[in-house]
Amino acid sequence: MPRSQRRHSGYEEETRSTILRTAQQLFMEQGYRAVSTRRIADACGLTQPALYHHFADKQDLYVAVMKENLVQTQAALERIAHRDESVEERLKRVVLYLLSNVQHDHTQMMHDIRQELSASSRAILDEAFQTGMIAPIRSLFEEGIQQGVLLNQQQSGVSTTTATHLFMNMLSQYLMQPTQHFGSIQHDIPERERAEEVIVHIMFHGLANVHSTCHN
Amino acid sequence: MPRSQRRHSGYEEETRSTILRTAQQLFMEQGYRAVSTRRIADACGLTQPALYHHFADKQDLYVAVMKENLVQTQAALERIAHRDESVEERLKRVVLYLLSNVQHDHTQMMHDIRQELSASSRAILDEAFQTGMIAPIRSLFEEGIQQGVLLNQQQSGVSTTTATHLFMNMLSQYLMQPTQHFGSIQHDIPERERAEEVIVHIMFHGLANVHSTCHN
DNA sequence: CCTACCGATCGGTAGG
DNA sequence: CCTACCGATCGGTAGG
Repeated sequence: MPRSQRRHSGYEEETRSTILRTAQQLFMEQGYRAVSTRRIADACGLTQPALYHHFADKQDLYVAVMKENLVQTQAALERIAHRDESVEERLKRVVLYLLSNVQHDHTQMMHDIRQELSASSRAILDEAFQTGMIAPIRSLFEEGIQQGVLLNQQQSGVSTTTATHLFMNMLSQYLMQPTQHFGSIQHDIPERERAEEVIVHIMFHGLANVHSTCHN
Repeated sequence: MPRSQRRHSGYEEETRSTILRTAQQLFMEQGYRAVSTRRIADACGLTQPALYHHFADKQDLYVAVMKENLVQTQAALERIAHRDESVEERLKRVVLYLLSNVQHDHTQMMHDIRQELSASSRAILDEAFQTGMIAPIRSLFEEGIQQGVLLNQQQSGVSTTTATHLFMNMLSQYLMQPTQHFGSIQHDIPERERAEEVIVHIMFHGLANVHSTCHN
C-alpha cells in the first residue's frame, strides 16, 4: 500500500520505526559513542533535529532500540526453549539465533550500558537484559541440570548464571565486524558456520581427551 | 632521587613513560574513543598539546600503549609457558595473569583496533596481538594435544586458534569495569576469585555430567 | 519535519 | 612544555 494513503500518525509511526531499525543496526555495529545522531538521521533520510521529535535524546533512542531488541530476543529464545529437543540441541539453536539475528556483541552492549548511559537508563536496560537474554538461556542450563545431563553448581563449581555469561561471551568472537583486511585474525576465524557446534561442544564436553581424563 | 638531578632527556623519557602508563589505564578502562587527549594530559599534569611532543597523534599514542602492553604480556606468557607444570595448571596461571595485569577487555581492544584505527595502525597491532597474546596461548593448547590430554582438531572440530580466542573471550566477563550499582548483573558475577578454575574447567571438561555422556 | 543555530568538546597546529 | 587558537563535530534547542 502506497505511503500517501496513510494517515499522519501512521507516518509518524513509520518514521519512528525506521529510526529504531536504522539506529539498531548502527549501534550494534559500532557502539553507542561511535554513532552520532546525525549519522542516524542521514541514514533515515532525515535531518538530525527531526530525531528529537520522536525521542527525547540520544540515550532515550538507545534505550528504546535495546529494549525492542531484547523483547524480540526474549520471545525468540523462549520459543526455542519450548522445542521438544535436547538441551544441547536447543542451545545450538540459541547460538544460531543470536549470531544471525542479534548481531550486537554482548560485551560491547555491556560496555555501552555501563560506561555511556546514566544510572536510570542503566537500570532499565539491566532489567531488560536480564529478562530478555540471561534468564531464558540460564533456564536451559537449569533444565540440563534437572535432567541430569549437566553438573550442578556443587559438582562443577560453576553457577548457571556464570555458565550463561561465559556461553554468551564465547559468541562475541563470531559477532565482531569483519574489516577490509585485518590480517591473520580474520583468517584465523574460519569456522563461523559451525560456531554452534564448537561453542556447545566446549560448554558440554570441553576439549580434554576423555581417554586420559575420564577414568580418574 | 629528586627529579632536579635528572638530565633533560631523562625528563623527557620519564614524561613519555608517564603518558604511556596513564593512557594505558584510561584506554583499558574506557576504550579508544571515550578517552580524549585532554583527559590523558590532565591525568599526567600536562596540557593537551604537550602530548604531541612525544607522540605524533592520538592513534600513535594508542599504538605505542598497546605495543608496550603486548610486549610485556608476551614475556609474561612465555615465562608461564615454560614452567614445569601441566598444561591445565599453566592455563590457569595465564588466566590469573591476564586478569590481574592485562585488564584490557580483549573484545574491546579488538573493537577499537578494527573500528577506530587506520589500516596501518591496525596492521601493526594485529601483528603484535598475534605474537604477544594469541601465539603463546595457542602453543599451550598445541602442547596439550601433543601430550594427548587435549583432543586435536580432527577429534574435536576446534582448531587451537579458535580455542585460544574462545578462551580469551571467556575472560571478558571478569574484566568488565564494575559500576556503582548495575543491579543483578554485578551481583550475578560472584566467582571472580575462582575465574581460572571455572574457565579452565569448562575449556577442558565442559559442564556435562560424565555419567550420562562418557560411555556412549 | 525543516532551517538555523547554540555551547561544548574533539584532535591537532602555530609559535615561542 | 606552555598559551592561544583552528576547523570539525558533537548533542541538543528555538522557532516555525
